[in-house]
Amino acid sequence: MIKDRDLTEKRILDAVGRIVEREGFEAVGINAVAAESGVSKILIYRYFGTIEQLLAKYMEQNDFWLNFNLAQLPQGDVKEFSKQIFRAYIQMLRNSPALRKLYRWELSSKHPSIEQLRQRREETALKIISSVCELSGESFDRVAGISTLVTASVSYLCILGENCGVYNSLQIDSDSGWEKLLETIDFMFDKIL
Amino acid sequence: MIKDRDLTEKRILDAVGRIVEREGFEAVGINAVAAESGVSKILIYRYFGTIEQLLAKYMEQNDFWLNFNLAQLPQGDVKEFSKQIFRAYIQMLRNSPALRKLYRWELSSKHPSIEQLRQRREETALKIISSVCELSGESFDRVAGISTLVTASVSYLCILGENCGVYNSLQIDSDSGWEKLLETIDFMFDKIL
DNA sequence: AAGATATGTTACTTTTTGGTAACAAATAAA
DNA sequence: TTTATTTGTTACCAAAAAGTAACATATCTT
Repeated sequence: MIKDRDLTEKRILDAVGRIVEREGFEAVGINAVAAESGVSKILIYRYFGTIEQLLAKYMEQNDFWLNFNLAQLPQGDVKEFSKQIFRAYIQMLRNSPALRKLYRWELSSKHPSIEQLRQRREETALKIISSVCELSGESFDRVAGISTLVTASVSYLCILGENCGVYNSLQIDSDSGWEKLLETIDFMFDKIL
Repeated sequence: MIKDRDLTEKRILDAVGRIVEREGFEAVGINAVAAESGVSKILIYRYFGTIEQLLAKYMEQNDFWLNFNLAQLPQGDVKEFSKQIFRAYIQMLRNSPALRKLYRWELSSKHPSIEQLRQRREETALKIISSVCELSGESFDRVAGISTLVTASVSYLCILGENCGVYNSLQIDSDSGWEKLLETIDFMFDKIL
């Protein structure tokens, strides 16, 4: 019997990661984590308090906007910056099962740890939107409206893509559909900004 | 002890409706339905087979696109038609807890009854999009892309609004935020179509 | 080395969930 | 009427879930 709390905590968090990627946040129960990690339930309670606090820990390291580097805010070409940022968002979301599961979970939970996450995201969003406003001369509401339209739909389609192949005749579970969508987004920015 | 199968089935379906509105489709289990309806579990099994078949019955009556009247396809002004249809979609979704819960459930399920629902929706969508294409002269991919962008984001934001008040500085749990969003959508159609 | 504390194990209880068996009463068919 | 069939009730069973009590051992402090 070796005693190493740090290692045990890591084992638990790693187990959470595996469960999330496989079955989503909804499947992260005390029994599942205990089984997956090989650590007894009571230790999980002792080290993390509740399952929710455990999840909060896990989430912080996995959100796109939370880890967005504000240093590289738009310099010259606002239009290009906008296209780029959404491109990056799509790529991230399409490549990360955990992130998709997180976004899905958010839709059915108002848990404190999630609310905190959202609040921090809002702060980042505000900075980005303001910055785009200044450089483009567009109104705040306009920029907020457009970015909301794009991010929300991208989030939705990425989540949906896990269980559904076609949406509005678009192949959202493969590159072909997403290329068309990206083309539409680019077109929109060209016409609007 | 009165015997009336029709009434009992209605009681069960009504109970499903109440549970869905309160807690979402995920909460519709055999025990919950039995308790809410006051009907014993075994009768539910006898009359509906599985919980899924029960849900399928319930869903058919609640989808927006499934119940969309294709008779009123666009006549003259395509732009106005587009604006109207999304306006109707938003209103429906914002007013119906059950519909929101259905859309949320879809994001985490590929159950046969859901796949069938999606397929039927695709057929409707195809007809509408084609019709808009003809009248506007735009390419199919362009129209599909734009309507995808709008419907997906609206779906996402309506679902999210149940647990989250602000998204990208927009008040999505009140009319004020939605007015701004509608204004953005209208603006987009003016610039694009 | 002795005691205190942190770490870990085992086995248990409780609650919730899905599922069924056995029986009772009402209605329909003969 | 009497026999089948449908409808409904009661009381269970089994599995999975969360949660806890009691104990054992390693590690640190003094």
